[in-house]
Amino acid sequence: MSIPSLKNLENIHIQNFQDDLIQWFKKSHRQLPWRINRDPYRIWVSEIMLQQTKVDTVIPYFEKFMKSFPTIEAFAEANEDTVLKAWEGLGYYSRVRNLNTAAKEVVNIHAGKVPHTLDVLLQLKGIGPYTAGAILSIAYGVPAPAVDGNVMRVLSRILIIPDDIAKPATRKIFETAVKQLISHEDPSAFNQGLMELGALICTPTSPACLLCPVRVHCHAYHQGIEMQLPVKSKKKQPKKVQLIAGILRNEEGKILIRKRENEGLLANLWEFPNCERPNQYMPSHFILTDYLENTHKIVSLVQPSKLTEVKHVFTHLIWNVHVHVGELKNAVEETTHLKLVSEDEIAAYAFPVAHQKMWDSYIEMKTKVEKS
DNA sequence: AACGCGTGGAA
DNA sequence: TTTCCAAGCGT
Repeated sequence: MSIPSLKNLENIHIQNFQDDLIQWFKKSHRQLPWRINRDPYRIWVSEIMLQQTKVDTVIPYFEKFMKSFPTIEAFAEANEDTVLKAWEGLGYYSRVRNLNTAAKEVVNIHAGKVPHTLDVLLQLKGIGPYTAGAILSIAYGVPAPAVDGNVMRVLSRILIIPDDIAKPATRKIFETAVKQLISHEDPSAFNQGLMELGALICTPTSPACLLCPVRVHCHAYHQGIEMQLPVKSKKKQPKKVQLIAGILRNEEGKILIRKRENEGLLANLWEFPNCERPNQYMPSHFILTDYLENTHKIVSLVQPSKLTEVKHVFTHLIWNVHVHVGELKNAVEETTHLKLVSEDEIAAYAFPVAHQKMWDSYIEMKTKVEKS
């Protein structure tokens, strides 16, 4: 315990802290679909979905996912397009591609049994220190730390840990703390209790200290400085990107879509053809026409009037998309990454939300035209 | 270590 | 409207 930030650990009555936290968790925790049993596969899927994602958002995805893929074997058999469709709208799509890769590995190499040791878990794609600890403690009852944003916020207050939780190195300090504090009788309830406390009571901006089951243990509360913790440095501003996209129809009424690159932003999702706008001085439909000829050998009549303008905000960038409609004038050779599909078939492909917005505008426009 | 990687909702 | 996210991981 040579870590200066953890000097308050010795002032915690560990047994009472564990008892207060676990008793509260068992009495007050939410009924969530991944808490109906300890199936390691279900725990695993839920932990991946919950990465950087709110519980309320995850619940419907988790329910549907488990109906589609009830077992790890069923999920491991599914192809990437299928699992991406199941993830459509959840974001951070590499999560489900990694999960699918890892599930195949567990089925083929580990006889379908989710590993129960730290080193083996950490070798699986998409499982890092947090998720490994969560699976170990929740599914297998192993006293391993599972340090997420909630845990860092809660413990930064209880122990007055001033380190910047935005820094990668800081997580290790909290892991050291949890290793000292964690209950060996019920590691699952302890870890989940810390996270549940962070989600329901010890919230970022207005912690409900008067309702807190462990406030007698909380050093920040006693000093009245809970609002000043945790220390978290700010992230930089997102970069703005101008895009021009085309919803292009051929004479049969089929729509041109393409698959994105297999790495990077929105990897392997489908989209309407688009390009970045190099400058402000040329009309966007000219730029798009040139791009389509050069990139896909497509002759098209792109209407100069914009269908709509779509703004979409990511964590690290902002898209501003000028959306045009157009008519394909030549036959297009379809490939694995370039397809012509009917309007009804669009729904079978996984699209980013930004492109869903474009499609919604197109349908809305079409409906209006048909009415008049 | 720093950055890339999504989304919808709360403050 | 702007800001900050929310049960992180890969590179």
